[in-house]
Amino acid sequence: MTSVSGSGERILAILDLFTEARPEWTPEDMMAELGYSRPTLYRYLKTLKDSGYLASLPQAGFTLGPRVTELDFLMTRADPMIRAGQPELEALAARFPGSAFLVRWYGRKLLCVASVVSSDTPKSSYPRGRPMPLGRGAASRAIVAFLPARERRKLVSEYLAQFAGAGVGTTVVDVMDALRAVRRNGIAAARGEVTPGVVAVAGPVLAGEQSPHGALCLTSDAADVTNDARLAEIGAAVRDASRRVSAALGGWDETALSPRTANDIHADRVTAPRMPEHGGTR
Amino acid sequence: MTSVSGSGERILAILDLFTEARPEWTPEDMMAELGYSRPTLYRYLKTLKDSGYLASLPQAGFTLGPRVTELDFLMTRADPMIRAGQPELEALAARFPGSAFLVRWYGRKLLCVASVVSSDTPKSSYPRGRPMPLGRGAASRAIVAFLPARERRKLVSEYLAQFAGAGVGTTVVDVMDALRAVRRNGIAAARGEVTPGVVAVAGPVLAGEQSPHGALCLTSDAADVTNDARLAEIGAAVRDASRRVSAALGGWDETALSPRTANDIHADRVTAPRMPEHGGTR
DNA sequence: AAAACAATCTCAATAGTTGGGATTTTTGCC
DNA sequence: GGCAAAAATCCCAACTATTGAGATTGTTTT
Repeated sequence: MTSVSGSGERILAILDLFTEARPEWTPEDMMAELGYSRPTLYRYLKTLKDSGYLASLPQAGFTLGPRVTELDFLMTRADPMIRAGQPELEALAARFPGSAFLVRWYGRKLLCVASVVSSDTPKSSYPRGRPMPLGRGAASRAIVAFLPARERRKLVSEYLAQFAGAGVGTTVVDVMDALRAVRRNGIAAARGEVTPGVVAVAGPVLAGEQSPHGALCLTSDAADVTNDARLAEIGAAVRDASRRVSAALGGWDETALSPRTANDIHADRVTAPRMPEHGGTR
Repeated sequence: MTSVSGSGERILAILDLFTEARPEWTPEDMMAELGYSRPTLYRYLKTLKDSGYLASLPQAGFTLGPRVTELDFLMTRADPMIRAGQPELEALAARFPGSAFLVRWYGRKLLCVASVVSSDTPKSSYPRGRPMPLGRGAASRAIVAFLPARERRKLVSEYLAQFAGAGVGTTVVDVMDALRAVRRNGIAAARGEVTPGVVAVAGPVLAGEQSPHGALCLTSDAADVTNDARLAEIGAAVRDASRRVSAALGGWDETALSPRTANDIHADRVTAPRMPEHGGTR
């Protein structure tokens, strides 16, 4: 868990320096920040520059280089989740005005990796590539709800403030209850948690791994979702889509979930309008 | 030149395995291809997976992971060339229907890093992130023409077939002459070299380094460029834009170019319609 | 339940990495 | 154009971190 293949990690650590807030670094600052010796740092920088991960402007320090763009292109075309999800996004966006997107879960980050916008005035504001906040919004809950119990609990207590801020509950127990409901429903819904005036519905994307692979999310203008029936309609569509994507990734077969959970998911519908057909909400 | 910080390079070599043709790799195949021992490979893979550069699907091997998308996002927002060039692209695309894009030059690759499309039926087909072929097209020539003489010559002989295929000439001398003209004009033009029915004009982006940083390129439907005057108009616009981008990057000051070259660039116009004002095309 | 396969662990040998300081190259300045 | 300052690279001995064979654990498959 701590560190393996230290040298490689020390090189990758250089890439971690670059953030939205600080996208440019001088060797001097890197040395100060990372504590590498001068020759070592320059060796690393040469490696990264020669392969295009970094680029240096004459007297402006280093920035990320074009190789990351190339890799992103490859990733986008090859990623099974995007391949399976893109058509679903398009179908959803065509049916419900707003924006549909795929979120990837990795290392405690949520990242939008694909999106389709069908509204001319999209209110949602997370572009592809920017990490989303953990704890707020339907996508967060759709993912966290399906984490292994141990990790879920840890995350909830760690990010309790964020969950609370989203109005999910004020205590760990509250939030865990809410997440259980998400697990039961197969989707999470949120009203204006990330962006005011936006209703979001998200379902998990499972791939047969311990943790969910990500989520599929649909955001609509709140003005378009006036009654519960409409929300239920959206919810059903999102849940079905997220299930199909999961199935394509080899997740969501009964064995991947505990039997009880698997049943529950199939059993219920969106939170608000509970449909009686399968025998109540438990 | 050969290898520095071997361990880091061995890790990065893993990322190099992933291509459009082969976007999925199993550990077994990686071992065969790279010759790493089992524990070593798995150590590397763990490092790359933990940091999100790779992702593994249950029984489908590894693919590139979401971290590259995140880095690409950062790169796109921070890259000085894109920052300086984006407005130029938009202005060009608004003025001339077609598509305007920025190409980055790195490690013998041409990569589209930003593009603006203004035609509803764009004929050009290079999306952001996919490498472009070296030797064909206006962008290639705009860049190669401004390489240091030594490297330019080497490249031309190495890629002679490509240049010849583009109709630039059949011998190294021919091509070098053509490139000299590009240097003189400050732009390169091509008719249907990469995509049939498309006229492309490109200018170099210089940043005060040895090699050009990239190129700015505008492609139009050939039907829209019927006479030489129109081509000259486009050429002038592209040249001006590429100069402004270069200037923003600290390139294109007189000292960065040999005096003669610098003069020539300012002196002439597009190849086809030679303007007599400065004394012929020579 | 057993077999086949995949991933991880242990640990000693040693190959590869590191950093102080000198050196070269580049940049800024007059 | 030449000089001083800064930036990048080189050199090489010390030593630590990396490596890989083989054993072990964990995970599917039959």
